[in-house]
Amino acid sequence: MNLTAAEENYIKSIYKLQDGQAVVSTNAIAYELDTKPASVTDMAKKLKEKKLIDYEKYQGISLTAEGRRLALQIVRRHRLWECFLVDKLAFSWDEVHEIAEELEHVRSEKLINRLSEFLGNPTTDPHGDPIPDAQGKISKSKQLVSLDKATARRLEVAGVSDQSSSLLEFLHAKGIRLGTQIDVIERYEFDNSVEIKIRNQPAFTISEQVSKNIMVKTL
Amino acid sequence: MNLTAAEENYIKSIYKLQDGQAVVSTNAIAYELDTKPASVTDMAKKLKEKKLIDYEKYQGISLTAEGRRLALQIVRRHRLWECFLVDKLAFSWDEVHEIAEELEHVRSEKLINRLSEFLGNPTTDPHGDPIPDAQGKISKSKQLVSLDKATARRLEVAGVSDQSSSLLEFLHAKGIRLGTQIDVIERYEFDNSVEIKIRNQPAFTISEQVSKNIMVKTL
DNA sequence: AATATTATTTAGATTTGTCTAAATTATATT
DNA sequence: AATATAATTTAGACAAATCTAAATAATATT
Repeated sequence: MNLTAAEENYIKSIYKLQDGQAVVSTNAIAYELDTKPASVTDMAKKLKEKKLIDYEKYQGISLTAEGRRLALQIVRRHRLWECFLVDKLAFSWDEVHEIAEELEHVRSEKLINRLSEFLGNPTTDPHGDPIPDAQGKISKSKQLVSLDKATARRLEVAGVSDQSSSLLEFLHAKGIRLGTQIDVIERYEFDNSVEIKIRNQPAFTISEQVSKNIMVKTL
Repeated sequence: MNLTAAEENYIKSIYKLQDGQAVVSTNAIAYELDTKPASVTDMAKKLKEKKLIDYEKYQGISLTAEGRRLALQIVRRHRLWECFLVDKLAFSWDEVHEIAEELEHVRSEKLINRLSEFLGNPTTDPHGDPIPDAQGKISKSKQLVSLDKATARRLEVAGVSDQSSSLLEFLHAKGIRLGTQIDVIERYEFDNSVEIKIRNQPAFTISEQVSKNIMVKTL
C-alpha cells in the first residue's frame, strides 16, 4: 500500500484523534490538519476506496485494521526521527516536531529499522510518547496531566478532577467538554492563568484554579 | 526562495548536467529525470519565471547564479545524508542513493548544518563526490576513470585516452561522443565486456579494449 | 539546397490535493 | 415539534506536475 504524504498525514491525524473514540469527525480532522472540512470529505472518499478507513456520509471516520497498521508505521517513523534530532543532533524537544513531520514521509523500512537500532531501540520519544516497534506494538499512551502542568501547545481535554457543578457549568459555558481540542496561546506567570483557544472561537483566559482541574493529554 | 521537490530535482539535474557545458538540452534533462521533454519545457518556463535558470526557446537551459546557489544546497543535503546512511546506519554505498533522494528534500538549514557537524563535517560522500560547505563552496569534482573501472550505473563520457581514428570511428558509429550519458546494464566477467545503453537506443556490448579507453565521470 | 531526422514546443488532457460557496443533514434549543 | 445552529457534503474551480499527440524549429544528410 503506497501512500502519498497527504494521505499519510490524514491517516496519522485520524489515528491521533481516534484513541478511544469510536469515530472522528470531519471538523476535528480539518482543525488538526489546518485544512477545510470539504477537503477532509474529499480525502475520506479516497481513503475509504483504499480500505484504510470506515466512512459513511455524516457518520464520522474510523481507521480499519490496515489503516491502523499504517498509522503506527508513520507514528513510529515520526517519533524515531524526533529521538534522532534530540539525542544525536542536540535539538531541543520543542524544535523537532516540524522537521520530523517531513522526515516521517521518507518510506524505507530498512532505513527506519536501522535508525531505531542506531538509537538503541528507544521506546519513547522526547515528549514521552511511546514508539511502536517494527511489528506495530505500542505501549499505553501517556497518562493525563492537568492543564496547568502540560507543556504541549495543542491538547485534548480528557477529564476534570473536580466534579463540582460550578466548574462543569463554567466549562460548558466556554464550550469545553471531553474531547475538545485546545491550543495554549500563552501562560501568564504572575497569576498562572492560561490563555487558550478553541477551534473557531476567539481566545480566552482561564484561571489557575480552573486549569488545575482540567485534565488533558497531548495529541 | 521556496522550491517544491519537483523543482529541486530539476535544479539538481541541470546542475549535474551543466558542468562545463554552456547549456543543457531539454532532452538530456528529460532523460536524467526519467520524464518527457514536454514536461521539461513546462518546468523550464516556471524556473525561468523564478529566475533560477536562463532559458530561451530552443536555446537550451543554464542555471543562474541563484539557481546554482540552490543546486549546491541540494547537493550538499543529498551527499550529507549519503554519508549518514553509510557511516552511521551501515548501508552500503550502492543502496543509499534512492533514500538520500528523498531525504534531500527536507529543507532545514539547521538540520543540515547539525548533521554535517555530527558527521564530522565530511568533504566527500561515499562515492567520492565532494560535499559543498554551508557557504556553497565545493572542491573540484572527481577525476575521470576509464569505463572498465567505473562503478556507477549512469556515467557521462568525458574523454578518450586513445585518440586512434579507429576508436573514434567506432564511437561515432555507436553514437558515443563527449557528454553522452550511458547506463551500464551489465558487466561480463569472462571477457570484461560491458553492456551499455544510450538514451533511446537499444543496449549493446562493448569490448574491454574499448571500455578501457573511454574516460567517464559519474553524474 | 532540399529533404529527412531529431529536438523542442504547444495544445489540450489528467491526477492529486486543495479551495469557496451553496446545499444538505444532524444536533441543539426553544 | 418547529426552528436555529452547527457539521458535513456537493458542485464547481484552481494550481502543480505530469502526459500524449500534433506542430514547429533546428540539425544532419544526401
